[in-house]
Amino acid sequence: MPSPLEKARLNPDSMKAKILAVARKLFGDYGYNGTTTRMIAGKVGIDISTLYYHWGEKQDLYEALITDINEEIQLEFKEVERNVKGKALTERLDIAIDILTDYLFDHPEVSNLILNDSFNKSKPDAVPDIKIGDFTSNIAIAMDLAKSRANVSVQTKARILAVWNCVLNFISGESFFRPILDIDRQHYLDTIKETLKFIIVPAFTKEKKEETYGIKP
Amino acid sequence: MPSPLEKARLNPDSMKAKILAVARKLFGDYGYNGTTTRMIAGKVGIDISTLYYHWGEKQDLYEALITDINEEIQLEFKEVERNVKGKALTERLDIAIDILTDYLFDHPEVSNLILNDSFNKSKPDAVPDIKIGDFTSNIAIAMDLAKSRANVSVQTKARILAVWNCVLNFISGESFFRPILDIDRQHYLDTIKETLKFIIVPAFTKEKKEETYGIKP
DNA sequence: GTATATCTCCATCAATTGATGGAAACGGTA
DNA sequence: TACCGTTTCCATCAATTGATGGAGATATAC
Repeated sequence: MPSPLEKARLNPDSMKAKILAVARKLFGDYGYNGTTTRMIAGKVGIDISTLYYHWGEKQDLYEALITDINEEIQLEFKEVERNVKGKALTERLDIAIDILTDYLFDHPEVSNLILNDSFNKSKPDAVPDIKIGDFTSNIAIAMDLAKSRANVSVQTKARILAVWNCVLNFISGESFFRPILDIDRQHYLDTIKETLKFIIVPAFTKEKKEETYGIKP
Repeated sequence: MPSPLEKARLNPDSMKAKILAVARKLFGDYGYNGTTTRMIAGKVGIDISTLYYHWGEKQDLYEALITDINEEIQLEFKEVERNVKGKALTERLDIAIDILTDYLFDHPEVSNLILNDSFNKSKPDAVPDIKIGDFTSNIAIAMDLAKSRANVSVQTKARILAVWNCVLNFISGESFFRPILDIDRQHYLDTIKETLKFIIVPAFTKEKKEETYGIKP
């Protein structure tokens, strides 16, 4: 028996799916408390009770949405894993940055939701977190920055989190950063990638060398 | 004649100042929409109309708070400028990271407010932004990453923003990241600084060299 | 065509929230 | 003490918001 979420995913034209899609955007833009069920229903073009009919409480809808995004991200990380397999470290980093940045650039609400979710107490306690933490070690393995899942150093984890959040910030903060940089959207995407690679690659490759030569713990 | 804000700053024991301090924390924790005037008044231990008596509308209070933080950050950047003057690039970066990280670590609500302010539409339009953009070029000059304020390249600006946001994320996301890293608070602060330096220093010093040798645009 | 299940909307509720008027308390001054 | 400006609280309002019951509408099966 398919879960409500699976049902919504099976048929993107269904009312459930439409509501979910609009909810993603709005919760992303305005946060949990800044988004009302009336806003969502209004944008979908339905009555508020139709929304409640399909999704129940506001909290339930939000939870479904977080679960949805969790799964989406997991898929994206697997995509990265597939693509970096067997490549050299520098190339692996390049590929990872490209894939994740492209994905988030196409789904900016994901960045918004993750940032709101992580840095904010303004949602009901019962709501599940976006499970970035779980992925950190996986990425370390995929990037070949650690030998085993249990042996990922605090340093490595911190570096991965730093990079990951850099991407999120650039995506979520586009409307904020782009005027500062004064460039168009495509140029902005290129600049993000370039910046990330420029900052990340030397750091991680340096680390790698030092580890190899046993200079650094 | 002192502005309302200056009055509040002059006497930290005044009711105005107390309200402002509590409001900073709460708006930082719960965002603009997640914070009610009753929450603020309640935490200060006063009636809600006392709050309105001192600060007027909720929006006015929030504006005062943003202005307050803008000024505070400006002072902090000047502090950085004073301390890096005449030092070598690597040392300048180290010092800047130390000062800013320490400041934000002691005032986590500042990070929260900046992130909420930048990445979120969930506040009234009339409210002024936190003016990070203005500072970007100044930092570039202070760090000697550019010759003149008008000549800061997009790349350099983007890198500064990336670093700046890394710091903000680590501070605002402490409750999120620290469990992942599984370390205590002091260790966390050290790890943040180390991570930032490890990532940032090679990148910027590499850039510097390339610029010097004319390899990179 | 009729019955049944699914879906949508209208009307309405209770709770919360931003905001205000006015009465009481407080503090200094003559 | 009487006076007056300042500060605080109580009572209350209107608007918004999450949520629901029930009446229609729509579609599907027989």
